[in-house]
Amino acid sequence: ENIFDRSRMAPKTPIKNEPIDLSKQKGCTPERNPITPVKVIDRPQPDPWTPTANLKILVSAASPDMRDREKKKELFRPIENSEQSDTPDSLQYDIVDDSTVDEFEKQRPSRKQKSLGLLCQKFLARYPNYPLSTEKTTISLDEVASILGVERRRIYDIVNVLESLHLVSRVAKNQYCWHGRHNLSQTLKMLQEAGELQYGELMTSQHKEQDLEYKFGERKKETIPDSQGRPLPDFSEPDCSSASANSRKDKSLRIMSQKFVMLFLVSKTKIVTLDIAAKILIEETQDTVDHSKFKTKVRRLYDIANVLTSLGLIKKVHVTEERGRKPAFKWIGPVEFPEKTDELRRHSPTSDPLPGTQRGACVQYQSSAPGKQRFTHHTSFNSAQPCEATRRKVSSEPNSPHQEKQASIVNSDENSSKMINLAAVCRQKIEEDTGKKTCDTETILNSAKNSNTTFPLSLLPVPGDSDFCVNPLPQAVFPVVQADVPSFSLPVGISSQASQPSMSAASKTENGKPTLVPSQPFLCFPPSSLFMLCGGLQENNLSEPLPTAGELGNRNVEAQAAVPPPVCPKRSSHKCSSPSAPADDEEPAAKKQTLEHSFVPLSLVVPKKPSESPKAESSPGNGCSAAVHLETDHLDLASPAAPEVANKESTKPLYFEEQEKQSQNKHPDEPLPGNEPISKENANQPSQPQYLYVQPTAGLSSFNFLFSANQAPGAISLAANQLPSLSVPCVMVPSAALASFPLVCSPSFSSPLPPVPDGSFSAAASPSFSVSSLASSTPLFISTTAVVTPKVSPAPSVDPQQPAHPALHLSPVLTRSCSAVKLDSPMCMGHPVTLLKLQQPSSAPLTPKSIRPAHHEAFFKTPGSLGDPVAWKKNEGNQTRSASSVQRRLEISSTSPD
DNA sequence: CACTCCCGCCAATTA
DNA sequence: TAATTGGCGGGAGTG
Repeated sequence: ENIFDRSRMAPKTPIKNEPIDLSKQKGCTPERNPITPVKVIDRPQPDPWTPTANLKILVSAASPDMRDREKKKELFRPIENSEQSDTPDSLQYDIVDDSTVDEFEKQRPSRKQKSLGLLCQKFLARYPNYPLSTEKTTISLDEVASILGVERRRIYDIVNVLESLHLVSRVAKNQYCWHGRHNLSQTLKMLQEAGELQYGELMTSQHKEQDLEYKFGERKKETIPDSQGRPLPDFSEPDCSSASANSRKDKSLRIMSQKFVMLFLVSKTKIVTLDIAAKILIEETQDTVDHSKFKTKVRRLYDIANVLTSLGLIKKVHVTEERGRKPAFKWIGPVEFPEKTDELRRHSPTSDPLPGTQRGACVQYQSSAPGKQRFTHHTSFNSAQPCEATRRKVSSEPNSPHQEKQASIVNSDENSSKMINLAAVCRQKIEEDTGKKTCDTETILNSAKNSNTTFPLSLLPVPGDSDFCVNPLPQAVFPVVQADVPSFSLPVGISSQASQPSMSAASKTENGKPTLVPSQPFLCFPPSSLFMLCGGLQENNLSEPLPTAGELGNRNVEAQAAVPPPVCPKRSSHKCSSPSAPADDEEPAAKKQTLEHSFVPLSLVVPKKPSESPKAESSPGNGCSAAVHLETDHLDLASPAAPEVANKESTKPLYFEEQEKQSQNKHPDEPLPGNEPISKENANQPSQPQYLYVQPTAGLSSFNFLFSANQAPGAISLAANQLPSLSVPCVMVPSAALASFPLVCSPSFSSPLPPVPDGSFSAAASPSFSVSSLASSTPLFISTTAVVTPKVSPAPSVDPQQPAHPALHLSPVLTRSCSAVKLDSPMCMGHPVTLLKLQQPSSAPLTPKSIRPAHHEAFFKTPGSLGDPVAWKKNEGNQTRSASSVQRRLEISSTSPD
């Protein structure tokens, strides 16, 4: 038989077989046996003890690994690719028979499946975005490579980029330490600073907010950088000491990655084309543009871009220029970082001892630097940061209050995790539905379009909740919005969390509960609790009432009473936090609002300020969208501040509309101008309508909204009335305050901690709430900024992010699980972010209010929500606190438009 | 054909 | 010297 087979097979098999073997075995094994008589003989022998037996054993031992890998690969496949492959193969198989089978199988894994981006996602999915300070996870390259089923070489590509952003650090040979995104904002900040030095004129010149001519066309800015091509040494500057560092290879991936990021951070438009980047990065070589070199550089940039994309920091777009469209990438990560993070950290109670391992790691990281070239470089950058982050956490722990918070958090964890999962699921679905396209390139020119599309990445199938959270995908949010209300709510919240780019982790740690949310947008309210949002908190408001701490405390208590400890469980918090994108947060908030709208029976929308804009007028009747417009309008109007803004503002409505039309597809980023203005407005505008959100006592999913436009007493009174009826504690949040919202949510925890210890948030927030409390007609202002920042001073106009509200939308359950607050700040400095969000949120809330059951459709569509998200995103960048934040925003906006 | 970027050779570094 | 890292560019996959 064998002989026959051979004769038959032989011709075919030899070639085929080999390949087959590699790939898989079905037919192969049988064939082979026949093929080599010798082998056959051998095989039998092994069984009896022979030398070969040992080999055999070894082989078998080894083989399992191989098998495992393949299995794992396959496992992944289904998730990612799934479908098609199987059937076709099988068919082919049958038909083709032995001859070609192997090829088919091999072919299956499409190139995409093997992409570095996907691989990176898998990689990131394995680690929490915001790992607890205590847990230090070490990464074994070999292990990961085998698990992911790729060669180690690929892992290096990923790790090198991650290392450049300090998401990981090399501890030892084959060992990396996972830091997560806690320090990401700092790292980005550093890079930005470094980038400004190097590439810098762009940024510096810009400051004006409005200046933007964000016409898409001009990218001069980029060109400018090109000219510069200066030598990198500067950037390396951070490393300073490590002399050796520069020398060898350090150049490449790591450095390249940092430079690449710098370009984004420095760029107004936040868009960098590959060729420009390549030219800039070639640096020294500038003169000789060596085509081949250029080509190689571009290849590397793709590698880096894939990883950054997986991190949710950039997305692919297309820039159309004179000649045509060029591939480019747009920065979608946090634009501004919290400047003062350090200060905040310092504030945090203690520094403390690090857990050995972690500390050790940190230490090594730093200390090692000198010795190791690489490290030195990196360390120089942010050397201390990681450690600091850990400290915070640690420090926080010691504090009794914190501990309490944590405990509460823990409880909530389950819920949060569930929510997260749900969100993840939703996202996935959405993504699937809407588009796998997500990653696809978008043309920048089509500003609107650009905004939403994006990442599927964040969605990672799932695995760990935390993972999801981790992935910040602002974009994801939009899709969510599209989704039906109910489903949305969860997803939204989740998305929001995920989205937030900035890491609030530190803040989280500081404030026990708040920490939960910090990064996240979510707020969890007790079902019964009422929420009052004051739409435009303006400086006026701030000036008026900053609530005293005591007041706040009172309020907080109430709020707390109403809400069970919303705090997210640690993990949840992490998760939430992990998705740091601020913009995202905003979006979610918007979504939430939309959801709320649908629910809200009670919601009253009172646009007190008659916005001049016709839309506002018309809107009342209309669904959410209308409401949104109104808000926006109001904002615009309100914002006294900038005439300039006014122009932009005018644009805003447009954005919203567009967004609505496009339905969430667009990314917030594009619309920056609009967003910015809004944010500005919010900040500036004192007048903005205040909103009240009232959850029905039953409160499950539904939230009720009450708006009082601005501070209108009437509105307030209403809220008060409702509250009593509800018997639920109310929270008033200035629109601006919204940003702080998350904090607001915290009220629940606040009760325990009226005085905010660490987190500026908690303190600020609590007060704000208290003030807002129904009792006084006066709305509270908690300046979001104030909230965020440790600084008590009320942030004047900071727009609160309403994202928190969105969280609220989540439904009581969710709310419980997490009181998410958006704190964008914590990590980033947090405060600033809130502002932008606030506006949007305000708008969002409005819509809901306006909306009535009938209007649900509007809700769904409500572009407002969409718009909001977008705006948020735009705003996101500006997380800075009030005034300064505003300015920043403006700046940012200007940049973004570009 | 252009864009992406996977793959893996092989040199530089490290242990 | 062996192993680990990682630069680099050919060339394949995709649209």
